[in-house]
Parts: sequence; structure tokens; C-alpha cells
Amino acid sequence: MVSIVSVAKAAGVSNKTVSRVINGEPYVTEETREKVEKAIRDLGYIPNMAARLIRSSRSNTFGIITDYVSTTPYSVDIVRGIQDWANANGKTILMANTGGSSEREVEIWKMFQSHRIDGVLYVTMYHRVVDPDVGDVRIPTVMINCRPQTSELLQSIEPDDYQGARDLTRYLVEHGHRRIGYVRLNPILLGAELRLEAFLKTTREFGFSEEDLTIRLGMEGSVGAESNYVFAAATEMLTHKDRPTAIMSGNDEMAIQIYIAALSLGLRIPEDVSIVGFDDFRTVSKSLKPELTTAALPYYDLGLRGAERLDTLLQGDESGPSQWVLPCKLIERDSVSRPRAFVTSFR
Amino acid sequence: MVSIVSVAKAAGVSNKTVSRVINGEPYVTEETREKVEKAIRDLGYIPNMAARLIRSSRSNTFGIITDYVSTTPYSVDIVRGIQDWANANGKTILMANTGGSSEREVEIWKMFQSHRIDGVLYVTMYHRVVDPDVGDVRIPTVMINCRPQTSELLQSIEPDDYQGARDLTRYLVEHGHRRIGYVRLNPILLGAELRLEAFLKTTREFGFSEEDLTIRLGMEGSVGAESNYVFAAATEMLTHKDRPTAIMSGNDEMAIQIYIAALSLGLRIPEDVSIVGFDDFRTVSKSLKPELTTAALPYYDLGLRGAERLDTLLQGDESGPSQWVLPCKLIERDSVSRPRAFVTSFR
DNA sequence: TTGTATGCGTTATCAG
DNA sequence: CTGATAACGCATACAA
Repeated sequence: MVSIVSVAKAAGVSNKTVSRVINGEPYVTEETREKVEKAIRDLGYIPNMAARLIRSSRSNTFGIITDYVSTTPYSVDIVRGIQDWANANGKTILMANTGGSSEREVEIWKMFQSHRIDGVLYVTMYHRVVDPDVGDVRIPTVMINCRPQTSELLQSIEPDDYQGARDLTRYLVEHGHRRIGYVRLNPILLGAELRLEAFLKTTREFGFSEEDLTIRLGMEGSVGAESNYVFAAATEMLTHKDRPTAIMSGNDEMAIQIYIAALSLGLRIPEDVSIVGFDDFRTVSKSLKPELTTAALPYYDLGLRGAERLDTLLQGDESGPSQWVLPCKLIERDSVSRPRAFVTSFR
Repeated sequence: MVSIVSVAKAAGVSNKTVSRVINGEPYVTEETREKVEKAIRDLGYIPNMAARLIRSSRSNTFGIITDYVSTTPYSVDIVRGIQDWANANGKTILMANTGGSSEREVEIWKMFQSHRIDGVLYVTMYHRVVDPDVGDVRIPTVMINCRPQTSELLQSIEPDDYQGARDLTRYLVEHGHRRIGYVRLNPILLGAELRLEAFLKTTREFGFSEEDLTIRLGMEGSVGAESNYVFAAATEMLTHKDRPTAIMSGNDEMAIQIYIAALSLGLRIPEDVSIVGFDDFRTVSKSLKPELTTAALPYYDLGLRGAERLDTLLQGDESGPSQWVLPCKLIERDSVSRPRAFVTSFR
């Protein structure tokens, strides 16, 4: 393996001079610099990070620890956001996932420690509360898409499920819907509660009563082994005599079943039923016809900002909120129109 | 930072002895070993990988280089397979993705080199032919889900799209379908060609003629910016007077649109049209009602086997085929039945 | 502007 | 079985 010494020999200078050139330090003649650079090119020298790290206790490496995120389609964008930031800022990424095992998690923290990682990004697939199993390892950490159970002083950055659901609800109301169905997410997810709460509160603000709302549970059970009631729930809602003119789906994935239920009953979307999703999971939201109006979870930004935040933290800047929330963006597509009854009665 | 020397001091032995214990080398008294292990625990010592690497030029680290894989829902399972293998075998994973940029790719190879990575897993999101942009870096590499353009001696491991499509076609034929529609994948994907070829050849073997088959292009254009004709193509097929009794979809995602097209036309699935997908992209295939019969791409195994293969390669074992293909598994669910006309005519 | 000596945490050598 | 010491590739202090 070609080292700094061999380059020095080839260029006829000392190792320190080579080091200067590599690290762009001043006080090197243009001439010397060129000589060294040529030698580097000729020998194909590439610096050895490990050796560098051993001296300067900054590895310029971030660790990503995930639960199932790398396993699942949803939140990979978080990882992409992190990677892009790391790429742009010369950091390396070490990645590992726990698969839900607490033992494995302790091992991972040790592994991170043994690589002298500068900081950790703790990422979860679903927006949820977690209890990191750090063992006795202590590395600066930013939590992404989750918040710590214990109120430890861990920084976190999360999506604003509440605001997203509120915007979606308003959007429906402003389109004239007065009977709205709601298919709930699995209650074990943080988003389930936040989104439902926003829906309930917002409709109440608009003067809706209990009878205007039909709320059904779509899924329950542990992640990966859920019971799925979405199709049945949607079918039931839509066959009711006072059926809702719009349905709000816990997420985009569940909206597939709502579409199918509606179409199977001969209902047209959006003329007979408007539908909105949540997440903007493109594979689904753009495959549905008409394309699905939904709220985009700020996954990519969560990753980007999280990495950025970790970096400022590492530079000793502890200012800023310890819990940070990023807004969801309403994506208007074609699955919502004014309800027919409503349009008719106001003509 | 607590080092091997501090442990040695605490245990009252030499650093080499500590090293022996850590690496499980023989020739250490049980008594000494326990003394050392206690010191390690007490001090919370964790080995420094960087320092270790500097001596023993094996980093025990694999690099994963992806195109857009970490960006997309599809093939994350490949990464999971790799991670699981790495985890079970004490390897660390360094991950980076090119986002399609060739410049970036060269940088990544350099970065890998500078970390003295043992080997690289080159992973693509879609099954395709690639031309790795290695620069002048040379690291043992296994390609996953893709094959090299130039016939360099790079090992590759790929899914058997042909066999998967053949099995699916047979399945349809064996269920009595004699008029089959086919919605093609984007032709820039390797799978598009292989799957279509299998479909054509298999139907021919069963004595189908051109008129029995309706083949339409579902998507085209560069990845991420495709033109999408699936809904229109399916609608057209299904309104034809001699409409197919079954449709084979290029993949599961496209099947969403086929479902919607069918249902919008008042057709029932599978009674009026049977539908099969490809990929077993669960989020979709299990959300569709009836659940989608499809062929599962062996993503997880691709990752697992790929990592395993790279490891044997690194141990100097060059035997085995340079191109290895893993079968797709037919996943039988509820979107296929015998065609009504067929059943009737044989009663 | 350049070079020399030393140390980082580990493993390897070889003598005890 | 155990330990003293060198060596890995680089950065840092200090000297020239």
C-alpha cells in the first residue's frame, strides 16, 4: 500500500511536506507542491483514514442507527437526506439497523464507539416514541422521526403530523364536505394520535357534530403483523345511507383499499367520494387514478436537517430547541372535488 | 479515551497480553484472562478499529455503493440482506450512493479506498446493465441486481426474471386463460426484456397465437421521470370486445392502475379479469383487494448471498460461476381464478 | 519554506 | 505462557 513516505521519496521531499500538500497547508512553494502532486498521481496515493484518525480524534464519520427503516419503503428518504448532507460536507456514513432487537442495539453503539464515530443519527421508520438502548456508550445523538421516552436531553427532529392532518381536514371542509369519514392508522404509531386529534379538533372548530363524522380503525397490532380492517371499514362506511362524501385515510397505503372499496361499489372518485391520504408515498399516491391528494411527510428534510443539527451540536453549539418539528406539505392532486349533493343544493 | 495500555496497567499485565485476550488468542492462563476481562469491563474499554486497521491491513468493512437504491422503496431488502449478513459475521458497512452521478461514483471509490475497505457490493435499484466508474481504484467487487457492461471479470448476482415470468405465465395458462394481456415495464429495465421474452416464449409453447395476446407498453422514459400509460393501456385492453381474461402486469406498482381500470369498468377481480403482478412489493401486493398473485423478487437473498460471495472471494476462493442467478418465487394469492367463459364452455 | 523526531493505539516479533 | 519493543501511516511540535 502506497503511503505518505513513498510519495515523499518519489517526490524527493520529506513526509511532512507531502502532508502539507495533502492538507492544503500554506508555506509550500508552488514548485514543490506540483512535484508532490505529480508523485501522488503517479503512485495513485490515497490517504489512509484510519491512520489519520488515530492522531486527530475526529473521525468525520456519522453513524446511522435505524430500527427497521432500511427494511421498509417508507422513510428511506430520511437516509437519503442524511447521505446527501454527508456527501456535501465530507462526512462518511456508517449504517446499522437493530431490527428491533435491544441486544443488537447495544452492540451497534459499541461498534460505533470502536470506530470513534463523531455523532449518531437515531432514525425510526415510523414517527414514534423510543427508548434508546445505549448501554454505557455516550456519543452525541440526534433523534430523527422519533422522540426519547425519558426526557433525557436528546435532540429530536420530527414531522408535524398535527399540522398536516389539520391542513388536510381544512382542505376537505373548504371543498364543501360536511360528512367525512376517517380511517385510523394503527394506534401504536405516534402519527395516529396526532392526526386523529387534528382531524377531530379542526372539524369541531368548523362546527361539525359527532354525526357528521364516521371514524373507523384501519389497522392494529404490532408492526409487520397488523390486522387490516381498511377494506371492510371503507366498504361499511360507503354503503351507509348517509355515507360520507369524503374519506380521510390514515396513510396513502391504506388509501389503496379505500379506492378499491369505492370503485367496487360503483362509486366514482372524486365525484362520489373524495379521498385524501397521508405521507405522499409516491409509489402509491401517483399510481392511484385519479392521483391522490395527500400531505407529504418531510422525510428528506428530516434527514438533511438532522445531520446538519448533529454537526452544529458537535461544534459545541447547544442553542436551539431540543425538539424540532418540520411541517408537512399538502400535495394537491385529483382525488378531491366538491361533493355532488353540496354543489347541487347550492345551485 | 481508554486504551489497551491503560487496561494493561489496571490488570497489571503487558499490553500484548491484553491484546491476546481481546483477540481470543491461545496461551493465556484462565486466571490472567479473567483479570484482564475485569479490567476491560471496569474501564469500559472499547477497541479502536482505526488503530487496529493500521497494523492488520484487513478492515473487516464492506462498502455498499448504490445508484438510487436507498432512495427507493423497491430494493431496500437487498441492503437489509447485506446488513444482516454483515451483522452476523462481524463486518461493518460503509454506505454511499451515487444518485446517478459518475463523478460522485469516482469519489466514492476513492473514499472506500481511503477507508481500506475489504470489498465492495455494487447494488442497483433496478435489474440492469451497468458500467462501473471505478477510476483507478481496484477493490474486489460483487455486483448485485446488475451485471457489468464490459465483460470484465466482475462477479454478479441477479434475479431470474425469466423464470419468474415463465412461472407466472404458466400459472395463468394452467388456470385456463387463453386470452392474456401484458402491460410492459419500462424497456430501459433489464427485467422488461427478460419478462416479456419469457411470456412470449411460454405462451408460444402452449400454442398461443398472436391474436391471443395483447401487449401494451406501460411506461417509458428515464427513471424518475417516466411517462405512464398503464391506466390507459389497461382500460383499452379491457374495453375491447375480445378482452383478455387475464392481465400480466410488468410489476406490482403498475397493477394498482390495472385494478383501478378494471373496477372502474365494473369488472370484478378475479371473476372477470385475473391479474398478476411482479416483484411482490408487499405494500402494494397485500394492500390490493383481492390480494395480488405475483412473483417475489429474491431481494433479501440477493443481498445476503452477495455479501457471502464477496467474503469467499476475499478469502481467495475464485471458484463458482461469475454470474449467478437466484430464482423468483411465485406467490399465490387471490387475484387469479379460472376465466368464466372457459368454465362455462366446459361444463 | 522545509525537515526531524515523536506519539497515537494496535498488532507482530522474538526473546524470556 | 508472558512481556519488551518495533512497526503501521499519519500529524504535530519544534528545529533548521
